[in-house]
Amino acid sequence: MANQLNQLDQIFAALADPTRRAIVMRLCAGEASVGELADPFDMALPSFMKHIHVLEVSGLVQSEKSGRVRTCRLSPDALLGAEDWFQQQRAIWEARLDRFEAYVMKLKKERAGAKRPSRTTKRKGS
Amino acid sequence: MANQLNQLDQIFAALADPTRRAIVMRLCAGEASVGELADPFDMALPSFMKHIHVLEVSGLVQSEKSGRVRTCRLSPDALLGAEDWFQQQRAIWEARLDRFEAYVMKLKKERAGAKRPSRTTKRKGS
DNA sequence: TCTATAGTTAGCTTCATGGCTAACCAATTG
DNA sequence: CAATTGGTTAGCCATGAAGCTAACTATAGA
Repeated sequence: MANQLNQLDQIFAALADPTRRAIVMRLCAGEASVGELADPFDMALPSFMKHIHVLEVSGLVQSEKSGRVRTCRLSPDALLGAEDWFQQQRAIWEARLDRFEAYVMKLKKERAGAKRPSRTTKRKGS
Repeated sequence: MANQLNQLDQIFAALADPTRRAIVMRLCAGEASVGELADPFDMALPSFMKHIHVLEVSGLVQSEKSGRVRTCRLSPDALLGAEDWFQQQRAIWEARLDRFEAYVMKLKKERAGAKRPSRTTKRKGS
């Protein structure tokens, strides 16, 4: 569980780098070798490999070596885990907005009630 | 546009830290002063303020000072921006899965057609 | 077997991050 | 006005991240 949270640290940290986001985007379209992945980047291979390693440690990417070529693939579960975090926050945020709106509505009603001698009966809004 | 991408860098980097994620989660529930936000953390104020600053630069949080108290609130747009990134990746991923599945289906059909005269229909496993 | 290819390891720089203390405003409050 | 509170600025330190080169391993191909 604390492990899970730590995983979130690593996933977000991994995605904070544009090179690594590009790798993830590339892998969304299908698996690829390290060489293929590295090709578009103007970067020494060892530097590039560090990015791959960060992605693997975060759990976003898995790889396996066969012969002398290492093939990388996306592991979609980790991506979903991070997406979940956003959805949870959004849910809390939206619940708050609902409460806020309800509060504003109540204020409005009270104010209206206090100011005027209730000329017409107020209906509840939406 | 490149600006937007840079924004993503900063948003993910901001969320990579558990303290800052906790701040964001706290702010989902409503605005708060720096002091209130800092209270649960065993950390010197200047250190804490750095986190607030990172969140502000990323666009996740806005704040305004009135009197001697600074009030922070979440700016949900930035959160949504990051969430969008995930959804786009997922869309690409799922499209690929669909293509892959279609490919496997085609293979199966060809193989079945070639090997056997189609004895029983296979049920989908779980 | 020799050579070229695909990664890997080791080690080095440079800069960013996350933490601290100490000293410093500037509003409130007594 | 004096003291407290809430935040800010400045500056220091340790660690880690991102890049590089050089040298190495191990497989594939000629």
